[in-house]
Amino acid sequence: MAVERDIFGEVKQIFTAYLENRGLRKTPERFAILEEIYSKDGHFDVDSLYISMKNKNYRVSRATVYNSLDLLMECDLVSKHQFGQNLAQYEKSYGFKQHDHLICTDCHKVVEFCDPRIQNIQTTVGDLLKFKVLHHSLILYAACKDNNCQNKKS
Amino acid sequence: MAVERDIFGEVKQIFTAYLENRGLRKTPERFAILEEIYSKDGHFDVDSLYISMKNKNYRVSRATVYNSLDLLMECDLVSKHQFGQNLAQYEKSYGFKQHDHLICTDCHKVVEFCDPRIQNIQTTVGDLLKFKVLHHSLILYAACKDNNCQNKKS
DNA sequence: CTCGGTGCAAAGCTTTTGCATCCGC
DNA sequence: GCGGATGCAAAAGCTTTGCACCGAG
Repeated sequence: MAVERDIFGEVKQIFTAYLENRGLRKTPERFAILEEIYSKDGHFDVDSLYISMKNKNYRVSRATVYNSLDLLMECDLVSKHQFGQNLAQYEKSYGFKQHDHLICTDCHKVVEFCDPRIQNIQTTVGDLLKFKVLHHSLILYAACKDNNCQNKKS
Repeated sequence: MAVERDIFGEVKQIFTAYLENRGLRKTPERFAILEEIYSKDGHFDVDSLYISMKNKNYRVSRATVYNSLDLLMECDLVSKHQFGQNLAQYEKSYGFKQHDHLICTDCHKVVEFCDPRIQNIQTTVGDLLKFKVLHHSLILYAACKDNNCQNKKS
């Protein structure tokens, strides 16, 4: 039987190392936020994260949530998406398969997909333009072919 | 000698047809905004468009600018980008080569590039997920290899 | 003990909305 | 003349900032 991977343990270690390297403090709030994020599935926005911590009677402020998310993004434990609306969406990003997003133009549902060819594009374009590509964001905007969509127009 | 293409004439025709089909009014403001956009190069945000029209003593409101941009996006004459910051960037999109963007993580400069393979990805993923992909947004985040960047860290 | 980090609330900015007026059709 | 569109300003919504206090190192 395969050994169960302790994702949260690994993530905590990475974050700790990051904070130490940068000479930042290992505050309980920062780890509580990290834990909350890795206990969730799918995308979330700042306010839903803040609210869910408040609901657990954890004393945090939005400012700290924003601050911690910035740190977590810098060490690639969390990624941020701007899905067109003016509300940033976040997502845990360690230990999960790299993926991109397709958004339904009818109901705004977000579907994840993987396509390894994006890596090739990244490499080619980076070489061509003399840039070292660190990460990317690919969003496909698409309409349901079959009428699964509730918000389907006409 | 090749005939000079009248991009703005074509664009105006497309917009007119769109407004007529949808039963919308062909107001002078809408066409003035379209003209202003097609006289500009590169990316712009709502406020810079609004300000530049104000500077020409044109009487418009931000509300109308937002409204018109929505219409122009619907008929694919303008595209909208969310480059990570919380300020939407727009760009004229008719008669110009389809392209994507690379953003320098040091100085936030935006570089355009073309890669036809993105079309293949769009097609494959669309077929796989049973969606009709209408358009996409690909952003590469990258660091300058050579030190062209003024904001280069360390 | 220091000073980075936090909570709280206020301020900042972009975008949306309400309403009286205007004008395309 | 009707009803959609506009201008203006106020409101809304997300994010940042200022400041006093707290607590990690």
